[in-house]
Amino acid sequence: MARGKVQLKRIENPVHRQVTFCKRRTGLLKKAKELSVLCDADVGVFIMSAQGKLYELSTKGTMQELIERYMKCTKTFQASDSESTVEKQVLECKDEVNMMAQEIKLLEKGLWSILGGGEGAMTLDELHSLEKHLESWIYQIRATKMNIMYQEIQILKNKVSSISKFVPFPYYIRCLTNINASH
Amino acid sequence: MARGKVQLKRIENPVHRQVTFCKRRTGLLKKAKELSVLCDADVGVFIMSAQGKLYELSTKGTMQELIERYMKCTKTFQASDSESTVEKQVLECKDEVNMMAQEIKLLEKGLWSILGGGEGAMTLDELHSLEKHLESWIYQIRATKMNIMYQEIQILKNKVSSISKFVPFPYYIRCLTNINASH
DNA sequence: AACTATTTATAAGA
DNA sequence: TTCTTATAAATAGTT
Repeated sequence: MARGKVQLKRIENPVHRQVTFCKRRTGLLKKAKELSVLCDADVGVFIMSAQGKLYELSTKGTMQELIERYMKCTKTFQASDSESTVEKQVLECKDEVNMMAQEIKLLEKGLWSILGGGEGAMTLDELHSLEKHLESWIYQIRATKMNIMYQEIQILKNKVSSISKFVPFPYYIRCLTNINASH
Repeated sequence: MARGKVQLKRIENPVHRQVTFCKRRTGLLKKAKELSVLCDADVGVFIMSAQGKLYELSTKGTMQELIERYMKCTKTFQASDSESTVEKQVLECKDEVNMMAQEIKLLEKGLWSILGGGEGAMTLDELHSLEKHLESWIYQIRATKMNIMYQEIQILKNKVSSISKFVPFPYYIRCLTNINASH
């Protein structure tokens, strides 16, 4: 706009381009601020350079707040999109949680009926009986766990003893002995 | 900027202000586009008039996409906010779903092992989890029992106090007294 | 970063 | 809003 018209296309010379970027960026932000003040408008500008650097101006509050206001202005077709993207996802998730909670209750009920209780409302006696069943089940589970652990310990012991055949008893002592012998 | 300097302050004459708004708004958007093209930058501009009308320009894609890119650029303190708002919620929800799914599997397996008599092919970890589940179930059952018993005690106490109106204080003593007296 | 010849933007008027 | 036009501002090319 001075000493020569300018083609409206990317400036190929990188130095030239960078200089112009700096000048016009400043100019744009200045113009934005002027528009805001003179005409009582709120203006947000952000400029991302090809190098990924960010320059911004928000004439009222933070850019975040201004963007939120912008969002509200465009919510007509934005809200539906936003909801389908995230809030809907959360709702679906919560539905799933509820369904699974019901399934768990159902399974508990099924277990209970197997364990000897009746169905429907639980009386004190029924609850007591259920408690005893669960206690005995836990007892069995603990016994089973013990068994498994015992077996695993045996297996590990066997491994250890089979290894010790290749690295016989006083291994570290022999090392020490050899060192002593070499001196 | 022509035919007279302009003070950098709100134009009080509404007509004048509106005209200037229109002109400068156009100019700002034009400048933004030029900067974008000449310097290979991405620019977003939005202008909200005092009347709430919105004017915008995004030089690449939609304004939404550009704002998202802007958010990523400023994610240093923005990402945490965004995540805690929504994505985190979704993740937490999905975690919950996964945990419940595991619990369901566990209960199904436990049920199966009961029906089949033995513990089947449950691993040590599975048995441990099942045990914990049953323990918490027992805990709930005990709480329920406590509640019921407390209520029953209250009812009994009420009955006792209402009976004591008709059978005043030292009833058994009077009985004893009578017996003693008869002898 | 400064300078300045020009172009561009735009204030005021119609 | 739009056009015109005088003038202020912005800025391309140069130093």
